[in-house]
Amino acid sequence: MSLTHAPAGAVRQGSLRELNLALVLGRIAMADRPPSRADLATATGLTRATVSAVVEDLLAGRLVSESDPAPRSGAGRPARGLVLADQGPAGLGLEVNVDYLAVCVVDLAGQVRHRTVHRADLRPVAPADALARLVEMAGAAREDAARRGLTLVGAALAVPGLVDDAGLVRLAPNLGWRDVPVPALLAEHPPMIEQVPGIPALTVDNEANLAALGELHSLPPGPSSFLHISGEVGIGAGIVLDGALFRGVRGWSGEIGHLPVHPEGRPCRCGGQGCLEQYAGQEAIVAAAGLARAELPADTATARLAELAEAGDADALRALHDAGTALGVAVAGVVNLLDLDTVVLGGGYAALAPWLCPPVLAEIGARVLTAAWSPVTVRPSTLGAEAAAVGAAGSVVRRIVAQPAGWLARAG
Amino acid sequence: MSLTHAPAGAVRQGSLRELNLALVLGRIAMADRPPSRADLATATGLTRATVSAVVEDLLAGRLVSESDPAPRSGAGRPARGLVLADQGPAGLGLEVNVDYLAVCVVDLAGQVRHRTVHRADLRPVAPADALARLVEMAGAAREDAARRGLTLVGAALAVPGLVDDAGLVRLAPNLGWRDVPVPALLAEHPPMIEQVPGIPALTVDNEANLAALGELHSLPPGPSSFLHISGEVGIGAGIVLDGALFRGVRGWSGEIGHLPVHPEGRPCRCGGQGCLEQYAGQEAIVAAAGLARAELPADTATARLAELAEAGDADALRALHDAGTALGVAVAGVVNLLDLDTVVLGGGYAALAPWLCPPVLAEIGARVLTAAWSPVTVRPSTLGAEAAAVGAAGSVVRRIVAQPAGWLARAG
DNA sequence: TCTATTTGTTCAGCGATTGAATTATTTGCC
DNA sequence: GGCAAATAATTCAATCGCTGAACAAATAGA
Repeated sequence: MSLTHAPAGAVRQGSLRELNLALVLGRIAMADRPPSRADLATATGLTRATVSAVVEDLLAGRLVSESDPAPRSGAGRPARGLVLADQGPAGLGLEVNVDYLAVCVVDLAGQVRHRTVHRADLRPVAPADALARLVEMAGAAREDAARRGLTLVGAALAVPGLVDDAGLVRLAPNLGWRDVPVPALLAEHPPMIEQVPGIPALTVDNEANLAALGELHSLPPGPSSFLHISGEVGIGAGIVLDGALFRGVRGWSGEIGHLPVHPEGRPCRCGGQGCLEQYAGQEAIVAAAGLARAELPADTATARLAELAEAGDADALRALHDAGTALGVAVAGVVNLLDLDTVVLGGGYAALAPWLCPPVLAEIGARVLTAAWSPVTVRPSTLGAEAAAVGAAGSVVRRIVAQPAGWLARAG
Repeated sequence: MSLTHAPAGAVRQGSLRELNLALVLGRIAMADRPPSRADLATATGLTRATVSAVVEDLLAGRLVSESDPAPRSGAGRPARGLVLADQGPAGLGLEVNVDYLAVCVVDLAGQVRHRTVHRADLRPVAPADALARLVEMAGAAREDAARRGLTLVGAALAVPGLVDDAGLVRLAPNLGWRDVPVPALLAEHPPMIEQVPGIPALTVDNEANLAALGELHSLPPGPSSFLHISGEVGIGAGIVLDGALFRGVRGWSGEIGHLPVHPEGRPCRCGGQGCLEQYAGQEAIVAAAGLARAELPADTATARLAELAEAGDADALRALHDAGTALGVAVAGVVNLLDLDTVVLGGGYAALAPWLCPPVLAEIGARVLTAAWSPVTVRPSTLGAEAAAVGAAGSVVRRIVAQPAGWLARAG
């Protein structure tokens, strides 16, 4: 139905300004060139007077800054362009994964301004110790950000597992975590960010979800809907609808890895049979290609596989084709169900996309009813590794842009 | 992410009142007992003064009326309860299906105030003729509604097929429709409703989607998320997220019938193989139970099947168990993907639910990762036949409640 | 009957938007 | 070079709707 979703609570006099601050800032954020106040007035429907007042608040709060006038033909006083500030609030992105820790800082404009990756096998490390190391990295990131005039106002942590609303990691099988109370563990360290009303200090989320958000950031701005599939050991999907992540009733959406593709096929560790993960998971592909599983770490194995396929290795090509077909069966089901027009292959799939896309597209063409009228695009992710950390930081930034009033109230 | 979704456009001075009208009316609609102005003030966060002013507008516009005071213990001036008006604007629901036409009128409170069903095989009837007959029925409904003090302000049509944004029925296979421009055909008749700003005169939608909305109406008010599956000749799903129908990028979501459950299985008319429809569609179940397909019309066949199962007929029980298992495989995939906590079996499945639910639940238990922490409910629909028509009318009513300003501007 | 309590209304004050008028700054033409 | 046209941004009185507090209404219990 997607009715104009009214704000949940009461709309008081002051909310009016809050809403228009968000409206104008959002327009600036999604514009493809620096808009003038007049552009914003026509785009939003507000009067130029109101836009001027709103922009004044945003300038005072260091959320936007004026740029060189956008070149324009014809007579008239030249406009002053408005862009998101490269100083001011920023988001902190954290990621714990099987073989690395990552920290990054993203500014309002979505630029990655700081990035640190610490490679190590995290499986034998206790959750508290892993988080402590992450806090250490975050401290350095914070100092670096401060030198660049950035203030961290919120943090998001990506974890390869199921996370509930409170930030409790219920299960991260490949990491060996179970019922890890992340917020409580992090509360024992000094705070990593400066608290701002309206922006949660820390959110914890599934790695696949946040990688999808990262992808959203790298796209031309504006709402869009797509399915982002992270092919790692497990297979996770992030569902982005109208520019917002869809989390499901309890935040556990996206478990595409256990969609059945051969219902009477191989048993899966989830208890079911013939799950996608058993046919298109990284380990399954590597094994099918004849590479010994334990021989190489995950990312190296993927690179090796791409090399072999590039060289025309028959086993590798067949393994990739079979995996792509299995993936395509699952994706076709999802597209039939949700009517999405774009599928992004991310994580380990990104490097294998040249060989995975054709069979995926073939299955979509064969199984999706509406494919005839409305083509489905399948493409690799544009982000590299640590996409989830970038997406995590980006999720904080999106919150600031969507609710600038909190920051403005604080910063004056 | 589900950030506080701001209204899409500008927030002008008057929008403030519009938003608060919607806020207060929404609270009245979702309350389980008639709330007082004071209740609304505490619930919404507005002051009593504002609520009084807003309620005055709503009373003047005949959207709400005062009811007997809700009994309350203790001292104090007794409250005056507020309920949705049983006179005023109402929604018109229309349905064209394979073997009947249906028209109904739903008032603001969600009550069905008028209902007409015309049974006939619509397959040999030209779309224009079917719609003409529907318009005739709608005319009678309008007069009946007027006698009850109801004004029809919008119409929604349910069709068993794929409908695009403009109301064009791209394909309704079981009805034999293809590229039928419904709005244009209906525009040739006198208007069925009284146009109101903000409420579309006519929307056309998939029958399964609208049946899901009908189910939403029959639930205790408030946002909820569930998957509604209509088991007819085809199998359609309506996805309700947070009380709103999810339509997909182009409005073609819900094609669950072509989720693969046996990827190398029977060929399907969609071009794929092993689609759910081939194993849990009505024709498939009836055939598997040993009932000749052409012998009976669809609804009679379902009733017969239920009788046989009730009597312990082995073939019928086995057919239902197999269908339920196939359905469960598909549903488990959807639940894994979307993290829904409720599945409603509607349409032809409702009557067969006692035999379908157990195998569906079994597959969910076996295949859904999060089932251990958060149980999934599977239950039959509470609505009878013509659920889609009721849902269609309800969708109009929901629009009025979500955007009362349009009606108020008109009615004064 | 009187007091405590809760509901609903009235009214001055105020914040934010509006719309028109005004100022600022450039292009293009004579 | 100077002037008119055009576009951008600001200023300001008017207006709309919410707030907060005081007030009126209506009931239960002492």
